[in-house]
Amino acid sequence: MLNNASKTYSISELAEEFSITARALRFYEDKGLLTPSRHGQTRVFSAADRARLRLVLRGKRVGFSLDEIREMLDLESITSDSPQHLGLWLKRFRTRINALKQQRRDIDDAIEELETGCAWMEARQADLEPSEELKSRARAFEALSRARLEH
Amino acid sequence: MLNNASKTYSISELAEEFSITARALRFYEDKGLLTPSRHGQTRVFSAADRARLRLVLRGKRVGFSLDEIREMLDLESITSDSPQHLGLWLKRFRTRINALKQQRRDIDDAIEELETGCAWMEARQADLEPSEELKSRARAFEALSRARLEH
DNA sequence: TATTACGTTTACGTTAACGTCAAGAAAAGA
DNA sequence: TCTTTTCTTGACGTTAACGTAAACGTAATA
Repeated sequence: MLNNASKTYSISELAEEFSITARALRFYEDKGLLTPSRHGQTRVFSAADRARLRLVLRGKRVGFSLDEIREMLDLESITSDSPQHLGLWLKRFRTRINALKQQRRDIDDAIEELETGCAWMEARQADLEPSEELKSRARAFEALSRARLEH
Repeated sequence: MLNNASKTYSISELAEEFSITARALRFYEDKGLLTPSRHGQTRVFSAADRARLRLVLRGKRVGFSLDEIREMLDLESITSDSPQHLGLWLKRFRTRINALKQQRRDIDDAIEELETGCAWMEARQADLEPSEELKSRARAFEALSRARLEH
């Protein structure tokens, strides 16, 4: 515990580091996601707060709502909960995992399609004049994407 | 073109098939994402409309807004556009791709964490009585997750 | 001392993506 | 023909995640 665990951060420091606004940080506190201590009236964020924030933002990126994120962060509540509650959480976790896996497949598909689009645009950009040959290539691309639409 | 390309769908058929509401479908039309033909006043969706809808929903799943999805679906407009506009779209595609790749990494991390959580809960569920040994395991888990919080 | 920077709370505004009536037309089955 | 179902077009309501503005306190700096 001799590391930088005792370092503290102001609201604007954290805001800049994570490219969010101070308003968002205050909002997260209102929602119970963060609980920074106070020096007088001013918020003081610890290293733990910063770590929680990192998890919050990652949760957001993968599509969790702030409410869901808060619930997941409160793993302590699971630790001391009833077996029924435990089973409920297990189900929710599994559901989440499946949704995430589906999302990953969708993302892979989307990336592929976007890269196809990029390649096509680059090829088109390489030529300066829109020749007839290009127009036929364009038509080919359209046919391709149309083909992909079916099925 | 002898396939089922001529099959048509009612609004509720499509709604049920994709587990969305008729309201959503009308909304997508308002937004210019779908353009079903009409039989009198009633909407008639073609196979192409259905295919576009599939793409819309996939776009949604990976985090695109409806506006973005509509722009991407209108690839025709790119086909006949200026080189500057082409470059703009190229940039936007690349930005999207990077965002998607980051999102993929986040999802992988999230899945891992959730699966760790599942494993822990299952292990805990296996025992009926919360023994002392379990409590120590719980503490170990907490320490572990705390450790992961740092850095 | 005056200004600038940074912080606070309170509260109303905004956008996206629909939900939810209301009120009526049209088609399908009994 | 009567009834039920499915469809239509408004139009207002809702939720999440902040944005934005007001009005003020405090602290460092010129």
